[in-house]
Amino acid sequence: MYLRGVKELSLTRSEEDHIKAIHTLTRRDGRAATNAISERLSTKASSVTDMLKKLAEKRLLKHEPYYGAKLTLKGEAVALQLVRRHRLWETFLVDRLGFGWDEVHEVAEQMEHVASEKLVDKLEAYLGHPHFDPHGDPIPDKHGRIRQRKTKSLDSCGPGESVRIVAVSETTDGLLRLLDSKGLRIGTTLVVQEVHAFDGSMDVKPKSGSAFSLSKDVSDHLQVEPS
Amino acid sequence: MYLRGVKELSLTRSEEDHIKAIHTLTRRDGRAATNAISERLSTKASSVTDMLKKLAEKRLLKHEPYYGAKLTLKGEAVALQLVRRHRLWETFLVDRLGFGWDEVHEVAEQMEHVASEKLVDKLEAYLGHPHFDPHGDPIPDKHGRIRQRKTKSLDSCGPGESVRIVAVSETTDGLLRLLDSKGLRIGTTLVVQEVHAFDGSMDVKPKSGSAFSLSKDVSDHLQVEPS
DNA sequence: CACAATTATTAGACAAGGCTAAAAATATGT
DNA sequence: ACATATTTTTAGCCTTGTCTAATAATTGTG
Ligand SMILES: [Mn+2]
Ligand SMILES: [Mn+2]
Ligand SMILES: [Mn+2]
Ligand SMILES: [Mn+2]
Repeated sequence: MYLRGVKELSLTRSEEDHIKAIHTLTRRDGRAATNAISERLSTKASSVTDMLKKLAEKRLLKHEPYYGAKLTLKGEAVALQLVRRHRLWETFLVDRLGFGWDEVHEVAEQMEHVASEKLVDKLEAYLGHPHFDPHGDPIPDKHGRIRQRKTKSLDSCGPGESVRIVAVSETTDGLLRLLDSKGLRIGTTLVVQEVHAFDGSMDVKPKSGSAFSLSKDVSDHLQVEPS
Repeated sequence: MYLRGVKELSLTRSEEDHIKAIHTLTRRDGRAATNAISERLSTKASSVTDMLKKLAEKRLLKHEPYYGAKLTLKGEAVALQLVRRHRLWETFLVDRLGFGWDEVHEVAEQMEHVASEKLVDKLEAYLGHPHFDPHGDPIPDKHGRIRQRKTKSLDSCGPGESVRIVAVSETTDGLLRLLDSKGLRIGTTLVVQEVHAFDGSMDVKPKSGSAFSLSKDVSDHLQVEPS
C-alpha cells in the first residue's frame, strides 16, 4: 500500500473524518454502513450520504447507493495517513507529555488534521520510529505499511494459559480507566486461572500480584499474545 | 491580564484567526484596519466586516463602523491564548523536531487551533517554560502575562555600539533565510562599524568573524539589546 | 472647504456541511 | 411471499464563511 498521489490532495476535516471512519468500520465489520458512519461521527445518516457522494466524485471511494461505501486505493492511502498521524500524536502525548492513555483520543482527533508531511516524519523520528501506539495499535509507516501481529482476544483463552497484553480494542475512556485501576497495561503478563461459564467472567493472575476477576466485556477487548 | 472566562468559549478557526490578526495589528499599528486584517488573512474586506459584526455580537470586540475594531478584555484573552499556543508550538518544532526557524510558521498556524488547555500547559512544561520563541518573540504565560523587554531596532544604533540580537520582527521566510546565510541568529553579538547615509545600510562585525553589510530593510527588523 | 481618492460597509450570491421529514429501497419474520 | 421493519437516499431548509459589485463614509489635497 503506497501513499503516492496523496500529497497534493487537500481535504477538509470533515472529509478526513469520514474517510477514517469508513476505513475503521471496514476493518472491523467488513463494511461501512451509512448509519454506522453517522453514529461514529455524531451526525445524521443523510449528511453521510451527501458526503459519500462528494468523496465518490473525488475518487476517494466507490459509492453503490444502498450498498455502502468502499475506499479506493487513493482513499485507503489517505486513511492510513490519518491513522498514522493519530497514533503518532497519541504516542507523543503519552510518552513525552505525560498524558494518561485514557486522555489522548480527543486531542489526537484534532491533531491528526494538521497537514504537513515533514511534521509527521520528523515527529516519527523524534519518537524513535515507534511501531505501536499507547493502546497497542500498530502505527503505519510513511508508506502506509502496518506491522501485522497474530493476536487473540483474552476471552478466547483457557485456564493455565500465560499471555501478555499487547493491545486494547475499543479504547473508550471508561475501559482504559478500569484497566488502570486493576494495574493492567500494555505488556502486562497474566495467567488465566478459571473461566466461569455462567457469565463468561475470567479469573486472572498477574505475574506479580494476586488474582482478580475480569468480566467478559473486558476480556473481550484485551488482545493478547502467548508468553 | 487574566484569561478567566475564556475556557468555555468555542471558536472556529476563522474566528480565532481574525482575533489574532486584530491583536497583532493593534500592537503594531495602534489600530486594526479592516483592509489590514483582510490582507493578513488573504480574504476580502467585506468578509472581515461580516466577521467583525459577528465577533462584536459575541462580545469579543467593539466594532465602531468605519472606525475599526478593538478587542474587549475577553477578546484580548483569547488572542493571548492563541499567541501563546502559536509560539509554544514553534518552539517545539525548532527545539525538539529540528525544524529551521523559517519553516515553522505555517505549521504553527494550524497547531495553534488545537483546543486543549491541558495540552498547552503540558507542552509548556515539557519545553521547560520558555519565555521566548525561536524568533525571539515573548511567549505569554498561562495567565496571558508577557515578559516585557526594552529593545530597540538595530537601525537605530550608531557606530561603536555593541549589541545582541534578541528578536526578529516581521518573520518572513525570506528574511530568516537571509539571516541564516549571514550566520545571524538570536543571541548573536554585533558591533556597529559604520552607517551609510546614502541608503541607510550598515556595516556590522560579529564577535567572531569579519564585518559585512546589512541593508536598512534588514537592520530595521532586528531587535537588539545593549551588550 | 470642496471634491477626489481611499477605505469600509451593504446587498446579494454561492458552496460546504449540517439538519428534518418524506420517500424509496432493502431486509426480515411468519 | 408478503407485510412490516429497517436502512438509505432525496428534497428542502439553514448557518457559516466566503465572494463581487454597488454604495456610503472618511480622509487627503489643492
Ligand atoms: Mn479527527
Ligand atoms: Mn490509539
Ligand atoms: Mn491560525
Ligand atoms: Mn514566532
